[in-house]
Amino acid sequence: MDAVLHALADESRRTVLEILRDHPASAGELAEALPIARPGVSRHLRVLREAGLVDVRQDAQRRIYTLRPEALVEVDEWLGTYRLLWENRLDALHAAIARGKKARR
Amino acid sequence: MDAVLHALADESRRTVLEILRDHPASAGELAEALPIARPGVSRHLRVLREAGLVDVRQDAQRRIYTLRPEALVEVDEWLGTYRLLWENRLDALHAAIARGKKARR
DNA sequence: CGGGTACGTACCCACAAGGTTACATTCGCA
DNA sequence: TGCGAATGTAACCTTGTGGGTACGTACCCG
Repeated sequence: MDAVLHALADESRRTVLEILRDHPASAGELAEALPIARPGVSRHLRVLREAGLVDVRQDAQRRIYTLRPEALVEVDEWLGTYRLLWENRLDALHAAIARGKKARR
Repeated sequence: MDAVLHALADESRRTVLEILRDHPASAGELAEALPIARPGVSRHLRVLREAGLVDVRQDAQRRIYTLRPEALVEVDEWLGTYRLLWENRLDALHAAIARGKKARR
């Protein structure tokens, strides 16, 4: 969880994920699509790999990266502990609106 | 979204949120509960405030901080774009298991 | 077995982040 | 009004992070 959130804090890394969400890609393709040079991308991928957000598969000289969205389940579950809170708050808001309408009749 | 994820990347700040999830608290209380000194906590709170994760209310000299889980909705929505992916994957897994059972009959 | 290709890593530099101490500010109260 | 309490901010230092360049290393192909 810590590693995942840390990995997501950087926008470039999130962009990598968004590319991989559409299709697997090699390190080189990712580097082309990003504003940073290849070595930087390699380091981003290393972080994502260690956070469990991507998988690598070797194809000759190329390394094909694929998304591994299971890791995001952790974040999803963590958010779950707050989801109840904001749902309650929205319910309260709806109730307040309903009371307001009623009062205006 | 960027600001929120960045704010969440630090563990101390997440701990602040976890305290506030249970009850509102003053800056001093939070500092006592954390391993860092008050000025550090103040800066953490500033980040959380600017990310929209907490609200402040002034009570005499004290500032009472309360959770504002609405901001986490952003993260929740962003995760939603990946939820479909991992649900499909889980479905595929379940299907594979079902096929396995069938084959073993 | 060379040569080109696709990556990753080591090294270096600049900057941002996080912590602490010292100081300024605001508020309640005698 | 003067004092203590609660908090935020400024200045400073240390460490971590992100980016680039240079280099090492597999791998295919002729």
